Formats: sequence, structure tokens, C-alpha cells
Amino acid sequence: MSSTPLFNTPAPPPPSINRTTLSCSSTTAATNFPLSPNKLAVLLDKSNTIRQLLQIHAALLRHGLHQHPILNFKLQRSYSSRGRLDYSVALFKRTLNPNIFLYTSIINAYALHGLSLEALFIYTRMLFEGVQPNEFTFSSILKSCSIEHGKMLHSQVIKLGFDSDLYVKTGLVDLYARGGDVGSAQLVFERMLEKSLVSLTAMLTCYAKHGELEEARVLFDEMVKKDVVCWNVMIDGYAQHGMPNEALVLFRRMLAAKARPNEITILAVLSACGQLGALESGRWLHSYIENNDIQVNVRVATALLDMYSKCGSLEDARLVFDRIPDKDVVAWNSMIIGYALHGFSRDALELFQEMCRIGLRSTDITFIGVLGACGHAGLVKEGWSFFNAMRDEYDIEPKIEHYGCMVNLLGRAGQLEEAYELVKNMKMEPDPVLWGALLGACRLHGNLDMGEKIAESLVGHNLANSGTCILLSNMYAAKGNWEGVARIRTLMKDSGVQKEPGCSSIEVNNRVHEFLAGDLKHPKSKEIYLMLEEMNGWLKAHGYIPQTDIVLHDIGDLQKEQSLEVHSEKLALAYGLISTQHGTPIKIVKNLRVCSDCHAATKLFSKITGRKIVMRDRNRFHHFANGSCSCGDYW
DNA sequence: TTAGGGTTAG
Repeated sequence: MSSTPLFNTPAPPPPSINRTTLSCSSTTAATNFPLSPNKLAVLLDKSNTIRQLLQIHAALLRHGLHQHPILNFKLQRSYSSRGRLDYSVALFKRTLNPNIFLYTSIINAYALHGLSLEALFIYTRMLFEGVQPNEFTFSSILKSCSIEHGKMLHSQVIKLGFDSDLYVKTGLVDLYARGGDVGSAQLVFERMLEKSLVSLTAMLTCYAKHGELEEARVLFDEMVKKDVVCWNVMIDGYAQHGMPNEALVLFRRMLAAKARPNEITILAVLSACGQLGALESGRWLHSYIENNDIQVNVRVATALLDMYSKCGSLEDARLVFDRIPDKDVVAWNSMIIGYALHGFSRDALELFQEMCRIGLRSTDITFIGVLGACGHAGLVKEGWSFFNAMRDEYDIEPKIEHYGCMVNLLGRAGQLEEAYELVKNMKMEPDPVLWGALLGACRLHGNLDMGEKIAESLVGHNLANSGTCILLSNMYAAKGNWEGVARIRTLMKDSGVQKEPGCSSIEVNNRVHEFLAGDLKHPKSKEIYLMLEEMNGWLKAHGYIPQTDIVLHDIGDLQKEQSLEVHSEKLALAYGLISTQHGTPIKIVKNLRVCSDCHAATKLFSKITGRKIVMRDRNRFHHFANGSCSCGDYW
């Protein structure tokens, strides 16, 4: 923290004091001196710029009012609220015997800047000087401190009898919420006799932040008065915890309730649209922003471009990107990642070079995009060179995610030994996600030996997740080793590991429809299955052979075929075909990697129907057209 | 005569 020594008493007045700005009446500027303290107080409250504050500060010094408690307090508060914590601190340090107002104010200033230790330091100094804290002091200091310090403060709050104060209690709820101690937050909250909208929102935030969305929703529904903050907390809670559809539905309710969304709402809902791949809703939101005076600053614009890219419309993403006047590295990263996600690796790398050319500093996220781009195009040499440059040229230490990108890149290119070496020589402990990437590569190249070695070690270290088990099981199944498959299935059952169900979704008329394999829940199931039958007829007529070897279960070939026919991807596609106009593109989002049988079948469907089909899976986009896919069957 | 402080979303 910097503390600029500002005014050596008496401070020289700033270069030119414009007396009219200091005057209370524009006609008698010069004769108004000496200014009375209350006039100065009014001026201080009206001052908007640091320059004006400095002028008033100079006037205080000239008139011997620089120890005036109220004026000093107002000036100090104004400095820190205008972003000059340094001036604020300098003023505090030069004040003799600060009173409780000034102490609380400087504590508040430090807390607002996230400098919790400095705030605590002032607090202890205050106690040492014999100044008693009050409820205002506690509500200020609680907002930045750690849960450990907060617990000590909590006991002082009780000891000094401030625990019935609404603001202090709200601060305590927030303290425990920030520290992840939902139980304690709840305890404080439940013992509040009086609850304000803010304290209710603090508790709501606590639930929503920690993924307790059901509890949050109960509280939210009980709230009689709802402001934009609590709508935002609830919507963002859904968006951040894998429930983007709920976020979108709630946003519609918010509009119906005539609540006015702000930038925060927009950012959360755009994220939800991106997760869902809900392009229609995203577009609607874009026009809502434009028609409702919501400022398209760099944050909103980046969220928009990210939404477009995740919803499959890279053209729109690029349009938004090009219109951002003050692009920061986050905007560049989003665009680079967008290109990588769609398999436009060259564009991603060119954009990266351009970003370097204009002198913007890359971040670790930039390299996720860059290495991802190399991975999707199989650019092994380039990938290595970027990976090494991270540390050597950009001073960025590769994180486990970057190793993951490299393992993907090497693994898919068939360089399994190199990938394995890289993982073994890492300084950090590999996590199941990283092993999963390597296992995936083993499966892709049919290297059962390495796959087994990795999987067994994971199982041995209790690190096997459902993905690991499924991959290994897939490998066994592909080799017809049903005994191995059965062993894995038993292992999964015994350890309670559950397979994440594959789910595909498609947006039609602003609503997102989700399908699981073999799903019969959709109101139009009958039509969907009729369409599926027709689709199977097309496949057969084109001599398509189902990839029954990827079916996990030890069942007959016919049953295997049948299980492939009702994969979630195909159900979503069938619904898309019956519910959208002929010739329009179909966009599908899958939560896992697209299955290779569905991939092959979709290529054919794109040819037969003449439709463009865009499929986003967990890893990347596939653009199907005329019988081929943009990934070049390399994914 | 008067005058000043605190809590929730990102």
C-alpha cells in the first residue's frame, strides 16, 4: 500500500485555486473567505473530483481547520471514495487523536479496498488508544476480514452488546458465507429478530454461492420484496452451478415481474445462454441490451461474444469482438478460445499473434486457447513451441490445465509415450482429469496396456472417477473383453461411482429441450420416435454400419444397434428435424464427448437432409455439412 | 443552534 506524504503542514496550496469553485455564492467569491466550517462541509459533499478535494484540503490548512473532526472525516471519506486511499491514509496519519468516526471511516476504507490486515491493524490501534468500537466499526471491519479474525470479532460483538444490531448481524452472515461456513451463517440469520432485504439477500447469497440452490430458492420465493440484487443472486447461482436452464427460466419470470435487469443480470443470463447453447435466447438478450439502455462495456461485450461463440455462431462473436473499442486481454482470450473451440486453429493462432503484436500481455488463459487450438488441429510442433515459450518468453508457469492441453495434443496425435513422460515429469500431482485425457488417448489408439496401467493406478489411489471407469470399460468392450467390463461395472457399483448420463439439448422457439438416451419424457416423443425410425431407414439405405463395438454392455448385436439408435444426440436431432423449418441449421449441445457412432451417423444425416448440423460437445464444436465434419474426424 | 459513520449481486 502506498502512502504518499501529502501535505507537510502547512501545505502549499495546489497550483491554482479556482476560488469560484470554493465559493458558496458565485458573485462574492473573494469576499467569502474565511469560509465557515459548515460551508466547507457543504462544498466537500458536493465535490466530485480529486482536484476539488485538494483545493478544499488546501483551504482547510490555510484556515487552520485541518484538525476539524467533521471536515477531516468528510475529506478523508471523499478521498477514499474517489479512489485515493493513499490521500485518505495520509490525512488519517496526520490527524491528532482521531475519534471513533475517523477510525471507523479509515477501517471502512481499508476494508473496501480489500486490505483486511490493515483494517485490523487500525482496529487494534484504536483499542490500544482507548477508543471504544461501536456497531458501525464492526459492520465495517467484518466485510473484509477472514473467517478466523471474524470469529474473534464476533465474540467481541457479543461481549460489547452489538449483536442485536441489524447491520452487524448482516455483516456476520456475510462473514460466515464468505468463509463457506453455511451452518454458522444460518445460525446468525435465524436468530435475527429483524430481517431486512439486505440481510435476506446476504443469506440467499450464502446458499447460492455454495451450491445450495434448493435452500436458496425456498428463501427467494419467501421474500415478499425483491430487488434487482436478489434476482441477480438467484439467477447467477443457477448459472454458476450447472443449472443454466433454471437461470433462463427465472430471468423470464424476472421480466414478467417487471423487475429491471442490470449489467449483472445480463452477464449471468448470457453465461447461461452460452452454457445451454441457446442461440435464440442469446440473440433476444442482445437486442434487449440494445433496446434497454444497458451499456455495452467491455465486460458485457465479452460476455456477448463468448455467448455467440458457445452457441455456435462464430460470425456473430467476431462481429461483437471487432466492435469493442477498448479490448482487454479477456476479450482477446475469449475470441481466441472461440476459434479454438470451433476448430479454426489457424485463426486462433493468428489472433494470438496479433494480440502479441499490439503489445497486450498474454495470461495463462490465453495459452489454454492457444494450446487448445494446436490440439484440435494436431499441431504437435507448434504446441510444444508455445508450451515452452510460456515459461521462457511469457513468464507464465504452466498449470495443470496446460499440461492437460499438451496431453490431449500428444495423445491424439498418437504420441502416447511422450504424453505419459510429460505427466510423469510434472512438478505437480496429476489429477484425475489429466489422467482421463491420457486414458482417452489410450482408448483412441487402442493402447490397452498403458490404459490399464493408468486406470489401475488410479483405482489403487482411489482417484478413479466415472470418466476413468467408463474409458477403461470402453477399451475392454472394444477388445471384446467382457470379463474386464464386468469387473469395472462391479467396481463402479461397489464404490458408488455413477456414470454421468449423456444429455443432448436443442433450443426450439426460445425453449431448451433436453434428451437422455432412450428418453420418453418429451411431450412429442411419439413424433420423435417416428422420425428416428425414418432416420434409421435412411442410414440403412446408405449402407451405414452401426458401430456396435462401442456399446459397453455384453448384449447381442441387435440390442447394441437398438441402444445406439436412441442415443441422446439422435433424439435431439430427430426433434430438431420435426420442429424446425426445412433447410435451417440444427444446433445441438451435448454434455459429454459426442459418441463416434453418432458422429458418423450425423455426417450422413447432414448429407441426406441437406441441413447444416452444429454439435457442441464437452470439448469442441463439430460443424456437419454435406457428409463431412469440420473436425476432420479428429476429436 | 447545526454538521459525520455501517450491511447484499459481479
